[in-house]
This record gives sequence, structure tokens and C-alpha cells, in this order.
Amino acid sequence: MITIKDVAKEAGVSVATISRVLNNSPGVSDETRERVLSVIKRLNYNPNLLGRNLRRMETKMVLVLLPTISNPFYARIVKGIEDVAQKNGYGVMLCNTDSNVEREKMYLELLKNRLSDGVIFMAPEMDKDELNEIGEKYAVVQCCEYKEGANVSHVSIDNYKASYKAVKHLIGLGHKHIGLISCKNNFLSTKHREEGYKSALEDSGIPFNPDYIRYGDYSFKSGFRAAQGLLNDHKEITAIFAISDIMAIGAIKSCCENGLKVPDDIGIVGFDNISFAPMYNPSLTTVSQPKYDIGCTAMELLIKQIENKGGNKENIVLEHELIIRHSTVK
Amino acid sequence: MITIKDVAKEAGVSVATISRVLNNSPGVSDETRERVLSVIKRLNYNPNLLGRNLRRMETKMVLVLLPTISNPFYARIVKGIEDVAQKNGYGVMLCNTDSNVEREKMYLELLKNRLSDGVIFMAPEMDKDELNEIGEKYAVVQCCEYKEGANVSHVSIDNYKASYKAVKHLIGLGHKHIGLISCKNNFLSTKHREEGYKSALEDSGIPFNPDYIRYGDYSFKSGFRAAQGLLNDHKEITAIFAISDIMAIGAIKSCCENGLKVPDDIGIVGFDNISFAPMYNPSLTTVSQPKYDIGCTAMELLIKQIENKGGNKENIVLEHELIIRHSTVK
DNA sequence: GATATTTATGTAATCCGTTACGTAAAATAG
DNA sequence: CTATTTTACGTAACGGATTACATAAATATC
Repeated sequence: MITIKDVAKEAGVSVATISRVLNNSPGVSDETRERVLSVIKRLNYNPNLLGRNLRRMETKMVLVLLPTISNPFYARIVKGIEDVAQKNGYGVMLCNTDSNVEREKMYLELLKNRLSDGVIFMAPEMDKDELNEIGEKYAVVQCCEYKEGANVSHVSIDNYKASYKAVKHLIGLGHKHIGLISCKNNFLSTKHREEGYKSALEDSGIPFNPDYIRYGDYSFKSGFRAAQGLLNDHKEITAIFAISDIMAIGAIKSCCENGLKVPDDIGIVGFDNISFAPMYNPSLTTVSQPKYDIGCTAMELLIKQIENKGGNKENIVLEHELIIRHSTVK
Repeated sequence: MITIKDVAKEAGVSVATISRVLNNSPGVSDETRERVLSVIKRLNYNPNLLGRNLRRMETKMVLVLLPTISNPFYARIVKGIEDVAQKNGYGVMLCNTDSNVEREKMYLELLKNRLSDGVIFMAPEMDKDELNEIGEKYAVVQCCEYKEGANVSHVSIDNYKASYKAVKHLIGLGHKHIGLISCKNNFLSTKHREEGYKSALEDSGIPFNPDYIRYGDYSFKSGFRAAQGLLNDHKEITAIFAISDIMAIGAIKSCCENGLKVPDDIGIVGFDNISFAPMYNPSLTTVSQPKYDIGCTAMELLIKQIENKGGNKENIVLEHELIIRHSTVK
């Protein structure tokens, strides 16, 4: 393997000069710089960053922990993260945690072992206190999902308001019996979306019926089953709000298989505006998060933390939007 | 920051002993080992892997380059890769190339700079010769998509046979006028899938009509438009085979919007069996690749190359399966 | 009990770039 | 023309962990 020494010898200068050329540091004559660059090219030299990283104690790499890349919701967010990272000379490592604390902790070793300069959590699994501990020693940002009370920056939308707006849309269409497909977890977004649902009903003078809530696990199948259960037990239901698009799609499929027409017989609203939402048949009314911007903002926050060596806790709330499609109106 | 020296001083031994404990090397008394471990825990010491990596000239990290994580096709493959990686002590970095040669090359710097021990390409963008050059110096595996004639290992299915089978299925249902939605690119999979389509027709005595082929770009919209064009120009068409599920889904949507019933009026077959295929309305008949196994196999091949320091070129072909759903039969 | 072997540990070189510091030569100032 | 500053380098320490080699102590062998 070619090292900086080989290049130095070949160019007839010291390794320090090579390093200066590599880093565009001042103090090298144009002539020498040219010569060194040509030797580098001729020998096809690639600096071994392990040496640099050790010396500088940084890797210019950040970790992005997400539950699973198979959830299309994350794709645009990741794009935003990557674009900002690239612009600032950082690389991005995506890691699937499978919503598994063990796996999450395994990947966090990369942070502790200095193989990564910071981490973005899409949905932290560990508890608030552990998260806080990590946040004190390393650069950390939470993205979309976050832990209440954790003293760690986050970027997200106002899930309460978004959910409120979605349910108000259904009410505005004349629906009075609206089911909710939620999840049993302790994500804050879930709690806020449920609260938004309740408030929207109550503010419209519609009594809240706890049996109108069914729980899934963000999967298609769980949405399918939840809708089936709801419509079976409560014939009067004419609309369903699901806290994720994939469950909403499961709900639509379930309606269609039971001979119900969407949106004529049942109106359905999802959440997230995944890329499949407009493709579905019928296309899905849903709440859109500014995914790309969320990603960009999270990465910007992270870089600020890395470069200022910690400090700056910031929480940023971005705007959502209700996108009306054919699962609620013809 | 706590280093190995701090631990050594605190435990009253040399750094070599600490290192031996960290690596489970022999030659440390139980008593000393215990003591060192307790000091490590007490000081909350995390070894800095930058030092280890530099010394060992390895990072136990591999690169996976994919066009985009938003294509759900890759999710299961990545899972296979990750599971095998984890079992063997490797970490996985996923990187989006956006099907962009520049971005692909940028990420390959991680290999050249020794920040990664090997790379898996899901769909190499660079040309055969460049790929070969990389393959000579580093551990490289191609997964699903591969370059013809490149002397670099690959894992894939037999796209020709798979496509042949899919079209034969349509012919078996009585269809005689079958459109094809393909892509204009130079992927080998595309070429083979087109060839399979032609052979299936010819072997069944159905003349091949070049105007029955339309081209998309793997997107929903392009599938939608292609189907619209085909059905507009050729009222006699009763079936469409698309070389990707997402385009097939676009085709279904297009049919439905034009008042055609799937599968009664038009039968549609896709390719890849993405997670959305069974969720769609109607569910999609498609060719299933053993995605998880493909991922596992690719990673196994890569590890073999890394640990044997190159050598072993191997090409592995795995079995596919035709999955019949409601887009072709009631 | 002397010798050979094994065990447990330490010392120091090493991996590759970076960078603080030193120095000689060139440029500038007076 | 001398004194000062600037420029263009070189030398060597450094970052943290690994590991070949050395060594002292403990154990086994006869």
C-alpha cells in the first residue's frame, strides 16, 4: 500500500509538505504543490483516513438510526439529511434498529468508540434517562419522534394540530362516527395524534367513544384487522382516521374486500404522506410532513452541535399540511 | 477522554494487559482480568476504535451502495446483509447513490481511504472497466444487478427464466395480446427480462410486436403513462407485464381510472414482489426474488473475500418464484 | 534440587497522517 | 547593506490501541 511516506520520498519533500498539500494548508510554493499533486496522481495515492481520524479525533461520519428502511416514510427525510451532510463534508451511515433496544445500543457503540461524530435518532427506543446520558457526552438530535423531557434537541411537526385538522376534515364532510386506528406504544406522536382526534370530536360536539379506537402496530395487516374489527362491531361508523398511511391502506383494503366503497361508504385518512399514498387505489387523503426539510434541519442541528462541541439544545417545529385525495372525497 | 493508559494506571498493569483483556487474548490471569474489567466499568471506558483500526488496518465496516432506499425492493435484501454482517462482527453503512456515478464514486472513497473493508453494489453505475479496477484492489460483490463481463462476484436470480415464466402465466390464462413495460437503461436484468418476454411469446406461437413495448423509469408515474399509451394505441391488449412492481402498480391505477377492471378486462403482472404488492388493490401477481437470501449470500461472499484477502470470484444464481394474486386471476 | 517449560506481564515499536515548533533562505523595510 | 519579517519547508512528537519480543516468576520434569 502506498503511504504518505512513499509520496514524500518520490516527490523529494517531507511528509509534512504532503500533508499540507492534501489539506490545502498554506505554506507550500505553487511549484512544490504541483509536483506533489502529480506524484500523488502518478502513484495513485489515497490517504488512509484512519491515520487522520485518529490524529484529529473525528471521522466526519454521522449515524442515522431508524426502525427500518422498509418504511417509505423515512426515505425523503434521509435524503434531506444526506444532502446537508454532503454539503458539509460529512458521510451518513444508515442503521436499522428493528425497533430493538439492543440493536440500537449496539450501533451506539460506533459513537462511543469514536467511529461516528454524532447521531440522529428517528425513533429512540431507549428511555429518557439513557438518552439524556448519551446527549450529555455526544452530539445527538431526535428527528420526528422524540422523548418527552429528554434534554436532547429535536425536530418534528405538531402532531396534535395535524391530527386535529385531519379529523376536522372528516367531520366537515358530515361524518359523525369516526373510528381511530392507533398504536399501543409510548411514542409521543401517538399520544398527540390521539389527543388531536379527541379534541376535534369534542370541539364539534361529538361524544368520544373509547370503543372507536383500535390498535395496530404500523403494519398493513394490523390496519386491515383493526378496520375489520371496527366496522364489524360498529355498523354506524362512516370514517376512519389511521395514524399511519400503511395502516390506512390496510383499512382501505379491508373495506374493499368487505364490499364497502371508499370514499362513498367509508372515508379514510392516513398520516405521513408516504410515496405510496397518491399511488393507492383510491389515492389516500393524509397529513403531509415536510420530510425533506425535517431531514435537513435535523442534520443542520447536528452539525452545529458537533462543531460547537455540544451546547445548543434546540427544538424546532415545522409545518404540516393536509392533503385531500380520493379516499375521502370523490 | 479516558484512554487505555488511564485504565492501565488505575488497574496497576500495563496497557498491553488491558488490550489483552479487551480482545479476550490468552495470557491474563483470572484475577487480573477481573480487576481490569472492574476498572473498565468503573471508569466507563470505551476503547477508541480509531486506534485499533489504524493498527489492524481494518474497520469491520462494509459499504452497501443502493440507488435509493425509497425503493422497497431493497429493504429485505438489506436485512439479509445486516443479519449476516452482525453475526460476523461487521457493521453496515447504507449509502444512497441516487443512481449517480459521481455520488457512487464519492462513497467509494470510503473504501479507498480504508474506512470500509468492502462494498456491495446493488446496481453499479460505473462502467465495467472501472468496476474491474476496484474489484482487483478491494473486496466487492454485486447484488441483483451486475455488469456483464466484469470480473467481480455477483448474486442474482435468472431474470430471463423468471420473465419467461411470468409471461407464460399470462398466455396460459388465454391472453394473446400482451404489452410490456420495460425501461431504457443498460441493466442486464432489463435485457434478460425483455428476452424472456419475447421467447415466451414466440415459443407459444404468438408473434412479437415491437410496438407492444413501452419504456418507463421504474416510477409509478412512468408505469401509469406507459399503460395508458399501450391501451390507447392497442385496444386489443388484454394483459401487461411490467418489469417492476411499482410500474405495474402504475399500470393498474391507470386501467382503473380508465374504467377497465383488473383482472377482468386486463391482467397485470409485476416483478420483485415488494411489500406493497400484496397490499395493493387488487393485489399484484408478480415474480418474487428470494430477497433475504440474496442479501445473506452477498454478504457471505463479501466476508469471504475480505478475510481471504481477495481471490474467490463467485457467481451465484438463486431461485425465483411466480406469485399469483388478484391482478391476473379473480 | 537443577533444568526445562509454561504463564503472566511489561517494554517499545508500529500503524499513518497531522501539526507544533524550528530553521534556513528569500523578501522587505529602513 | 543590515535588520526584520515572511515564506517554505523539515523534524519529530503525537493520537490510541495492538503486538512482537523480552523477562521474571511459577510450575513441571527427572
